[in-house]
Amino acid sequence: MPKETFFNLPTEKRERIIAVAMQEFKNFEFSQASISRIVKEAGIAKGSFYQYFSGKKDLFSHIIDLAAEKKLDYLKDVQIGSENRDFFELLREVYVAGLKFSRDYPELGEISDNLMKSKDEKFKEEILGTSMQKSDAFLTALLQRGAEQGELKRGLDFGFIAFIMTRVSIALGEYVREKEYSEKNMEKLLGDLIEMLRNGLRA
Amino acid sequence: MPKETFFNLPTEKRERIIAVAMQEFKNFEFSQASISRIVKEAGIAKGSFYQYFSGKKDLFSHIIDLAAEKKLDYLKDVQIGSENRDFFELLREVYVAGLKFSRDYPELGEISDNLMKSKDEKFKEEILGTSMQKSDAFLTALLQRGAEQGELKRGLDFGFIAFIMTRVSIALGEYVREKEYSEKNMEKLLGDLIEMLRNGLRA
Amino acid sequence: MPKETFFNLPTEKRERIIAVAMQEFKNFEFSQASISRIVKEAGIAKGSFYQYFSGKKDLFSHIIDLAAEKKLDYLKDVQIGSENRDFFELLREVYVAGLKFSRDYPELGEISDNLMKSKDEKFKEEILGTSMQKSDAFLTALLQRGAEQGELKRGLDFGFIAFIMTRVSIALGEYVREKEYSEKNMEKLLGDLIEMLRNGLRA
Amino acid sequence: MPKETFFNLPTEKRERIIAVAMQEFKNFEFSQASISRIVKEAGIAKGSFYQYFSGKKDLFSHIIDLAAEKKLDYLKDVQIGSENRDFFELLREVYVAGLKFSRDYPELGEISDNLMKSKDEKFKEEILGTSMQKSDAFLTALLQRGAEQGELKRGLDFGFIAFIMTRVSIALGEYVREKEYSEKNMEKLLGDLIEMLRNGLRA
DNA sequence: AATGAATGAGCTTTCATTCAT
DNA sequence: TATGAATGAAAGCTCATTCAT
Repeated sequence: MPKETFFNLPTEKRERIIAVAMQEFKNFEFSQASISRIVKEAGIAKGSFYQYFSGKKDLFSHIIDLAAEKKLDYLKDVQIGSENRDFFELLREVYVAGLKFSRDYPELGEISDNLMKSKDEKFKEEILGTSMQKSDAFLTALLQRGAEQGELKRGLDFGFIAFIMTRVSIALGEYVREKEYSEKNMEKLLGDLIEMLRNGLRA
Repeated sequence: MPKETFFNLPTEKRERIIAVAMQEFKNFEFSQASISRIVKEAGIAKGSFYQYFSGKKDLFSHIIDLAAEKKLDYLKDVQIGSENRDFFELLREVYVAGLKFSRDYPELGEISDNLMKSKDEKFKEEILGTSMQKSDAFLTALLQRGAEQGELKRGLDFGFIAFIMTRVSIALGEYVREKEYSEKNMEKLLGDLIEMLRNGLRA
Repeated sequence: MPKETFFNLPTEKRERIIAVAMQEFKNFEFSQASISRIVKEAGIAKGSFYQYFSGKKDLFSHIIDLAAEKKLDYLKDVQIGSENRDFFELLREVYVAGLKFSRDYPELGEISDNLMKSKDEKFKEEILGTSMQKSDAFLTALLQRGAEQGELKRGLDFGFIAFIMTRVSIALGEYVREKEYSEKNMEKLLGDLIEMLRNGLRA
Repeated sequence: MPKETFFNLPTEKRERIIAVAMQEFKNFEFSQASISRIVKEAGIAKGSFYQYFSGKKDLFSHIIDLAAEKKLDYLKDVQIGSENRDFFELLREVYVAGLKFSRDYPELGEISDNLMKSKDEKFKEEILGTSMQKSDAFLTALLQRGAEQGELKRGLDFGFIAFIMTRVSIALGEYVREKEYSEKNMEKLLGDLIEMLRNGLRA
């Protein structure tokens, strides 16, 4: 967590720092990201940086938190609770939320995707804390409900399906960022994907 | 390419060095992997290392070559050429090959998967050379053939499907490494996956 | 060029570093001169050195710049422009300037002389830039003027004479540094030399 | 001194090694000259090199000895002893000897000149042994005789004149190597130089 | 005598973090 | 709070020399 001093900063400065840091973490993986470059680019003193954050990890962690927060905003729109929702329709909305997030915050999207793909599990858990498990749990619960409502084939390994779905979701974001897909094409893509999953997984 | 001296080494020593290096590259990304640690662990002098390899990149590159070589061994078993092969059966064999490789050489699997996921495109291409394009081309050709034989739904975005399939293949390997799946469960898993794809993508 | 940080240093520290570096470059040629030794001797951290200079070459280059600057100070006293100057008298003054520089800054003298004698032409030009050509051009121009004013024998190979004169000038500096000549002896020496050149070269 | 094994080598091999080493020491100063490069170029094993020589210094020293030997051959032709020789004529012959040596053995010439100009006096003396003093003594003796025969101006600092003459001799060799002077131009050059010295130094 | 692998001290350089003002 | 200089462990790499066969 950033120190109190960081939050006392004028908004403009605080946001400038975050914007620069986001660029850096988008372009380089954690170990290659350079504090020197960040402070230089942001126009602040090195010492100041350490007044705001306890270190590189702290800054990175904060940015991941921001990403999670933003993403959650989009996911909130997905009305899971409402009854009688078709499972695949729900899944579609979850993917749409992810895609919109990726479109509106491409840097945050890329950064958090990269973290997801990181090999250093210890580091990952250190940064993500419990939110990774939460995300997994969310998907599994979704699948569980789908199964209970008889929408999903029996005998599927939900853990594995959830694992794959997460990867596919990440891949979606990457593909969109890479290809700079139009809104319309995106919908077509998603339609095909959901259709494939529906045909593949339904009871 | 390692220098001749490396290949002249007694097998035991050569393999020890590779084993240690594999561990290192499994645990750390390229930039964080340490030659000092490797030579210490392998019990050789630093100078010796540089008699064998021209540098860190050379060693890494060699390990990736080993991985490609081993993986190719498994892929050779896949009989693509034979006529009348069902597309999804073929895909299944390709995934099986990947899974076997991942099971038999988990370190190599992890290392090459991680390289695939690296964001440093220049580095990636430097190490992988053309084999990345080859792999993409292979999948696209497979899909193309499937389409021509009328096995695949019309109107699919092959680029995207190939993209997803690669990711899924990598995810498969990861899942297997993580869970230390039994042979039997693996087959079940794969069966479900292929079934899903078949139902989702067939004409 | 040293970084700004170097020039912001307290004078004492800055001069200590330069003094130590001068000793090092006096005693060892560039490739053998050791940054490790310099920072140890100067009592600064290795990292600090790289805050001040971009590398070994930068430091060396700066010292050569200092030498050039100091030497120029002495050469400024030589009134070349004024009319009716006897060529040999002018040459004498140029040599005197060199000698005074050598006496007052023996280390700088030795370092720059050694650079002049280096066989690595690429390196030399990298460090000296155009000032080497300038120096040659200066001498040739001097000779040219001498010839036009009818002070020099006809048919001399000016290129060769200039070549020799440069060497003699360097030799003078070396001799003086080696022998720690008194002011008086120096004048006598120089008088003889100029006399020799005058008798040898005049029309 | 090379070890006995070196002198037991077949002539062809011995000479090949020396030729390669000469090239290396011509192109690089001692510290930059590389044993690895030499053995590779000469086609011998590294271990073999150390059977022939005790180290890099030993090889270099041997080459300098060869140079001294060759140069002495040329100097032997100079008939110092004979009575009534004009001092400057004698000097001319000494220079001619040097020039011929430079022309016939340009590598050896360059190598020994570079050593002469080296800054590391300790190293120089270690390599040259007493021959440097001998050379100085030779010149001083020459001047002495010239003075006694009344050919030289009184009151000259012989040490200094000898110092300069050595430098001029070296410069001559360099100039010739650089410009690839024709035999004829060389004579003209030398004529001018001697004339200059004669006019400058005679009684 | 010939070989070439093995050695390790030493090099320059980097960079997150700490310190002093 | 803001600053930017100071730090030093650690990195990749080189190369003359030694060693074992």
